[in-house]
Amino acid sequence: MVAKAAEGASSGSGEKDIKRVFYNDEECPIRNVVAQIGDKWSMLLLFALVDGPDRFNSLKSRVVGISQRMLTQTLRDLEREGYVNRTVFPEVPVRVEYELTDMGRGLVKPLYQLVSWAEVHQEEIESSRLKYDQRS
Amino acid sequence: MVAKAAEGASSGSGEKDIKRVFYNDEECPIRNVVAQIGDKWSMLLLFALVDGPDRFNSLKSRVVGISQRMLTQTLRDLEREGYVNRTVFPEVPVRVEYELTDMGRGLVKPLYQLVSWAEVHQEEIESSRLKYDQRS
DNA sequence: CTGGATCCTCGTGGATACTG
DNA sequence: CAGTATCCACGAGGATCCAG
Repeated sequence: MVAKAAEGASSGSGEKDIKRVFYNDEECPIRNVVAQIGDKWSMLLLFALVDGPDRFNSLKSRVVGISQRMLTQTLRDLEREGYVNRTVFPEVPVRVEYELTDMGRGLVKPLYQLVSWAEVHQEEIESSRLKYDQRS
Repeated sequence: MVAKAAEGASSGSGEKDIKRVFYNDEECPIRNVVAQIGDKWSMLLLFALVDGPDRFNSLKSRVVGISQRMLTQTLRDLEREGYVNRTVFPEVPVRVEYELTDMGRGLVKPLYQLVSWAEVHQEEIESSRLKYDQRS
């Protein structure tokens, strides 16, 4: 179940017009999903780590445009949620590797479905945008 | 293919260490996905419209917390991308209905997979957060 | 090399008032 | 009813410097 159900607000009270209501609290799984992977960098880092464990500066190079600050912060968040493991190798200089957890790999699967869908429909979306902008 | 591929930056030059690079441009489908449905309201509105066509104020009631401004703006965006149709009925007072397009319904499917996954793993995530916060 | 701390900018988005 | 217009607060996030 995605959200609590409620009858349509109108007077009809028909059984067919059931429309869900999406509440403001943290129990709404959709809001949780958006909060977790809707930010600018989380999805990119998850996909980057699909290719195998990687280090801080390598990730910084591969995810073009991310700043040190946001890389640190996003990796910490992903680690906190349980999607990423952080391992420190006490060498000199110190080496730190990040890798997907099993749960992280599980999350990537539906994400990949989403991205694949988007790739397939990219042209269709582009043409829809053009049509919308033309009739301004 | 999700992103252009490149060899690992290190000296290894082994064939197995191929890691993708995620560029900054608009051609990166992951960044496109985040830009389209990563904002605070798009996913909620798409799921709300799964239950059938709905009107402006009804959507405003069902998506708890959204402001007029963001409802208008997000619906416009979704219409521009081609996920939502907007129909004006010239009655008095005027009635406007929003409904998913075929493409919108197509997008909801992978989104639903994602939300379902999140629902299943919600407890696991919560416990991971607790563990992380304890060892501060 | 891997960050932590600080400052500052800029866009998101909420509140409110007004219109067709 | 379904928006548009305006103002403004807040936080995401970039730049920079510093530390282990």
